Amino acid sequence: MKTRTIMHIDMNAFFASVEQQANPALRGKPVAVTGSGARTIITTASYEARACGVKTGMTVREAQQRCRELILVVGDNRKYTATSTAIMTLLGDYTPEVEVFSIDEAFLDLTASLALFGSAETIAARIKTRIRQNHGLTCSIGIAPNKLLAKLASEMRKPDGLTVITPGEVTALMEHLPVSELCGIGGKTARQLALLNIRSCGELGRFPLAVLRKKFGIVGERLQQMGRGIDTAPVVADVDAAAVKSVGHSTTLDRDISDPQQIHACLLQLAEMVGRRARRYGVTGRTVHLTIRYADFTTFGWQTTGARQLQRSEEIFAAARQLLDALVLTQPVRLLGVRLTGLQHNGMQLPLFGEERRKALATGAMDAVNDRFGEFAVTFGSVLQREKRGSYVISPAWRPAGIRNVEVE
DNA sequence: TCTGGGGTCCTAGGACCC
DNA sequence: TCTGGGGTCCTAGGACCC
Repeated sequence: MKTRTIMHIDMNAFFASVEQQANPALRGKPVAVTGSGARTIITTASYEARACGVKTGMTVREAQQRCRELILVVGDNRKYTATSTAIMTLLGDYTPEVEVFSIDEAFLDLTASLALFGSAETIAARIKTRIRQNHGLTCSIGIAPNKLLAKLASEMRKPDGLTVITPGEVTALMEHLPVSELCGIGGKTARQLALLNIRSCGELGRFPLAVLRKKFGIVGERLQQMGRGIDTAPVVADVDAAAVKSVGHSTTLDRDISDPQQIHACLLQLAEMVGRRARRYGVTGRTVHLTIRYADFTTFGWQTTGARQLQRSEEIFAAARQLLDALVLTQPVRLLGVRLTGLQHNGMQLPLFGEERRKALATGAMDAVNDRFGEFAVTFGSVLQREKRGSYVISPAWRPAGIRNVEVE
């Protein structure tokens, strides 16, 4: 296989940096971006905040305990989406092969661009300069023969790093690298590997394939390849809208609730959000999933598949409610989620006659009002009676464009 | 007043069909 | 009214990512 040149670009402390750019008073200060709900967590910490131990995923209270001067900012998804879109567009000047990996990360296949621009390092320098000039932001860039190693490289120097891994360096680099450094090996897998006395990528790459296969199934082969620094996955541009497999919403309630009416109201709200997004992007789905997390954090899911493709909020709600009503809840509910899968992307034709047409038109009108005045300006009766709004955490995993662009008011 | 929310992919078992 | 095996669809759950 031909040697490829892959770049991974990772914006440094993206949300916090965008906030510091937008508000000069925050610059040089410990800043943490959070969601809006009562039980939210830290989404991104500025480097000043990281210096005193504030990390993503931490509760607000713990973060404040670690850093008394911490400035909390409720995340503004629109701001991050706009900046991200501008940056992703800029990356397209160097190759059409741009894979948007998250709101603040992208892979570029530069193999065919080198002749035009000279070298990957030249391109990296230009990208860094433009992002700094246009947005006042820094990024870390990794350049390597594949995505696995490019991502590893971008992690090696932060902030504002540039790291190149050449094909000749791979074996020596992997030898003592902990397996947990690789994207795709999380805590659970690392622990399983440790039970086999595998801690470094070198050990993983040399480990007998038969044993890995027995323990991890088909993933075992992939693991061994990863240990050797091998990754053949292509950079896939425009993965978003065309390939999305599910649309969902979930929310941790401000308080645990047991009242069925409150649970139904929340479920309706979630179904409305899912339906609205499905309509906006012209997808329908046959399977509805309900997720419940109890007060003690145990989490369950149920799904139901019908004969028809669903898109209207009432239909999604009806399916989710059916799943809920079949259950006996044994604890107060902490989190509720609704997800639509089994998607079709050709959209749904407007029915020509009768009740179905009337419902479809009413749905469209409701969407239009919501789009204009914000989420839930118009919605179903019982949602209006809802007292408590769940927490909406804005996550760096939200994609800047396409189906995953969730615009929460 | 510990512990968010958006996703993707994989596994395993059962139903059902040929 | 016994038997095998492959394929597909479905449900439930878990690992992992940002």
